[in-house]
Amino acid sequence: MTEPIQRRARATRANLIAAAEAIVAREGFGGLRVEQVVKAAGVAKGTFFTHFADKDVLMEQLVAKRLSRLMDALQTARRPSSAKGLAATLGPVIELLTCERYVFDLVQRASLADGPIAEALSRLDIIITGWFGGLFGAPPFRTDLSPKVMAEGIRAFTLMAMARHVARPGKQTEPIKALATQVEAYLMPPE
Amino acid sequence: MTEPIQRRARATRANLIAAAEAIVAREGFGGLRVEQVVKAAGVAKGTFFTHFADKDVLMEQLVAKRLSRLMDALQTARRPSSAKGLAATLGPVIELLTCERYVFDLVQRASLADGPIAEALSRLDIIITGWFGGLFGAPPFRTDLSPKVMAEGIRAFTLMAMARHVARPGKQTEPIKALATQVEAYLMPPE
DNA sequence: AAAACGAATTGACCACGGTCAGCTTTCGGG
DNA sequence: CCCGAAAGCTGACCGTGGTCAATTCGTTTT
Repeated sequence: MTEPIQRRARATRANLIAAAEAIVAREGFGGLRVEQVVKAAGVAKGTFFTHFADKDVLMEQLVAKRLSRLMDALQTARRPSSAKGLAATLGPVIELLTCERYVFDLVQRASLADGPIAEALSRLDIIITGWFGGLFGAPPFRTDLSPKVMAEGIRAFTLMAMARHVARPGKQTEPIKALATQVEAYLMPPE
Repeated sequence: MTEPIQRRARATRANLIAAAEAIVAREGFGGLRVEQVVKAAGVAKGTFFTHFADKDVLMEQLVAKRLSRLMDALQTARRPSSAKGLAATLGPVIELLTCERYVFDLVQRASLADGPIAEALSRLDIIITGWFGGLFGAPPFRTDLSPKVMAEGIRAFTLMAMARHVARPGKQTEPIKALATQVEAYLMPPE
């Protein structure tokens, strides 16, 4: 569960993760089966569960890894100067987290618990908070709220936009546009 | 799946629902097992799935029934006159939807799809929209947004508050207070 | 009333995540 | 080098949701 001690165990774990990544690349996150993973890694099923408390824990790691890469990119991005720009900046994140229904559900469950996904998302909060300047927001955004509250609001809107997107397969729900509307209403109220 | 034609089938379906409600009353939503339900209703397992596409469909109906009763109560409630009042008014809804992790996850999945839960929640949107008056909000709330956008914003904040509450078993997260903070920021910006 | 046909029901079966008592490997100390 | 303890691994087994070919029941037609 925690980082293994012996070299053999570390190798096993790495094999499991590598096998899982290959399967995800081929069949998507939702298509992964634990039996497949252990077979590909050449270990017994029970071994899987000595390394990961359950399937979700592994999946969280895989998703978090990708999410983390997006955070690296965002960290060097320019501070957006409008609500629309802010929404657009979040585009890649939205795309990843809504690429499959399975992924979205997983993230939703994990987004406020302890774990790598919550960690990655809190990085996002920190980045956004940074964009808003110091203790309070900075123009052109409103300046009466703490960045923490603002970041949480943005997170709520983002989740909502993604949820609608994922719930309506087929229909183009334009999550980024919907997000921009809400973010603008929230961060740039009239006057 | 859809309303059965023969009298016998309608009775079977009613038995299944009654059995399920009894089990939920005893063991909670998350404790319900399909095998239990069919045993209590005196039918075979396969029968269950001719009446409900899957377990979730039944559970949605049970939760939606309770939710619907809350909507009936809300419909006759007075229009709240502050953000805090608005948040408090949503208290019973929050309480129901966060009474179990299982319920919250179910609702989250169902809240934007087709089905009884989405229907009940859209009733809530209509009620809230009504509170905001006509085409736009009404004082003391901001008046530059359409009620539809406002209702969606409130929904996003509500889900977020509930998600945090459910994700932190033990810790008192005061979802109503958190919700009030966001709603106030959103609906009553300075100036 | 008998035949014919679709609705409803059945239960053995499957897929898949997860468990656990027992076995094997690794490693530190004598 | 050997031994004992701890870490790691195994695979038969389980619980639970869901499937489907076969069968029974109810209704309509002749």
